[in-house]
Amino acid sequence: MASDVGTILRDRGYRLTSPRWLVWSVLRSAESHLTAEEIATRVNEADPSVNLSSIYRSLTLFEELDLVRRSHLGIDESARWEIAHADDEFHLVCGRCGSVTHHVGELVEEIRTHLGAHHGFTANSVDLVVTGLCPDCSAD
Amino acid sequence: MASDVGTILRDRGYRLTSPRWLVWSVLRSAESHLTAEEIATRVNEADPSVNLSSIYRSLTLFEELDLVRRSHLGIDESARWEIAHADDEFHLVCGRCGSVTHHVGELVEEIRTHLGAHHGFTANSVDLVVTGLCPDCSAD
DNA sequence: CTCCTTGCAAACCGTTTGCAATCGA
DNA sequence: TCGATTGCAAACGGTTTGCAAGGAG
Repeated sequence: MASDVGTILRDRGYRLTSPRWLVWSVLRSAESHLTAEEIATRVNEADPSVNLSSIYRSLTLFEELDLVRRSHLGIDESARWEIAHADDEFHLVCGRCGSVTHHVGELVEEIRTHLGAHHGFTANSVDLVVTGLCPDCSAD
Repeated sequence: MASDVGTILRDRGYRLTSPRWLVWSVLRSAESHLTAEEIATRVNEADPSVNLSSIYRSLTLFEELDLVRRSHLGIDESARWEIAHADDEFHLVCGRCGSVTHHVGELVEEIRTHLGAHHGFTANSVDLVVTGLCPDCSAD
């Protein structure tokens, strides 16, 4: 696994603090995309003194360092966070059971190519959120 | 042009009111996606007495009736609205000049097909927002 | 004449910020 | 030590809501 957060932070002139470490480990062990509120709940199980605003500040910093990624999945209005993946990815949101899966793969690459070829557009970030029916839910 | 809003509204048991009509005509003549605030500004040029909350209520109603579509283009946090297009569409946001273009075409269809074939996912809404460089800005 | 719809003002809620105290390097 | 970082509480900004007055059908 890429070098640890502590090293990354210090290399860039930031400090590894308890709130930052806790936010990071919650994200590392998260099974899916979490809202700031959900992250706060889990962080506070380990240390109730960590404030929500520090969670936000940690997330913002991690986002700037490209360590985490923020997405708006349209489930509700609040942002959701996850460890940044080296590859592009996209999200499939099931409108029935609410499951959210993310995938990496050729699709985003195909989109990129298509945009360049057909629209002369140089894609930087490709944000693809699809709602529909997951395999389980469409099986009836 | 599909039947007029008045008819659509009345057919579904709603009334055509001045705020609704004004919001509708602003969207009809909009050159791009507008925020609620921008819509309010234009509506208020025609009738300063229309309240922002009525704009929101009109937009929400129109969205339920599938007359308009809401998107979060990531430019800022506020939602942007546009007349619903029968076809799927996607958005290209230029990270440099800030231009936003929307396109319909094969791309979304390809995505749909890909998701069905590779992920067993039945796509309902495909929300694709791409940021990058538009042809003009990437030409140097 | 109904009761749907509006304007108004206040509530909401996720997120950000100013500030003094704290703590990592 | 000393400035980066935190907790706290208040501000913020887009959006929603309760309510009495107003207007469409």
